Amino acid sequence: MSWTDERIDQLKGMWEKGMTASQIADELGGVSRNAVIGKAHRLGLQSRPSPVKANDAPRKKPVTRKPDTQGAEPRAAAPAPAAAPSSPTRAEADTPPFDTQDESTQPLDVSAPAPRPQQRIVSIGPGGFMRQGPGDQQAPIPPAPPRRLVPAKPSPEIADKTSLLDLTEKICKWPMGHPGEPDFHFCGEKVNPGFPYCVEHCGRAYQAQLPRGTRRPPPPMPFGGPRVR
DNA sequence: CCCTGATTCGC
DNA sequence: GCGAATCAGG
Repeated sequence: MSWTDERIDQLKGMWEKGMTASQIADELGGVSRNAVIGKAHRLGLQSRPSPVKANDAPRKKPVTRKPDTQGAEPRAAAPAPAAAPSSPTRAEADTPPFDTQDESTQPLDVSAPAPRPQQRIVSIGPGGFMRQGPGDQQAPIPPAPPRRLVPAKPSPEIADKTSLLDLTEKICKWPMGHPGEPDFHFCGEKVNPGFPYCVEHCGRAYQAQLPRGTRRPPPPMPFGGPRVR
């Protein structure tokens, strides 16, 4: 399988939706998990919460790969000049998608949030409510960061539709639309007893449920793919 | 063990 | 550019 534009598009979409590389590979079919990861990196889609990334240790381990077929090692031994052992080598692994401030201001000082001595925080908005008793002497939590708050938008458009909070064991959880879109909601029908979906969507969900590794040509799954609606 | 993503490097 | 092999954390 080759990476057609469409497949790349699907990969991007799924990757950004948080699907794991295995799921994506399985969904696309014809590619391995490694292929997905490799492609994602080549595409520049980088670093989502990864299990192994927190460490800063220089991983200089000449792994012996391809033990066979190569009589001599053609690679010239790279004289890795161990430059700065203690300095933070790489840029921070996964910087949140917030605006990066000018790095020239402070080299590295995240420890001090500079709390106002006199200011007393009594509460923060609905998103991060916090209290402080009369005897409290210090603000244990830094003031509400100037984060860009995403307003919870209960769009009237979905007022009568089934939202995430409306889901129970009895109603169909089949997603309608795409997450993040204003009209994203769930089916909401009465479920097929014993299944998370209604009868109709059970048909969609389980029809092409073939054993792992089996190619699935183009099943009308609710995620990924071009947005045809 | 399973899973995950990251990285390397022969092709 | 691709992806198997490998690494490494959970």
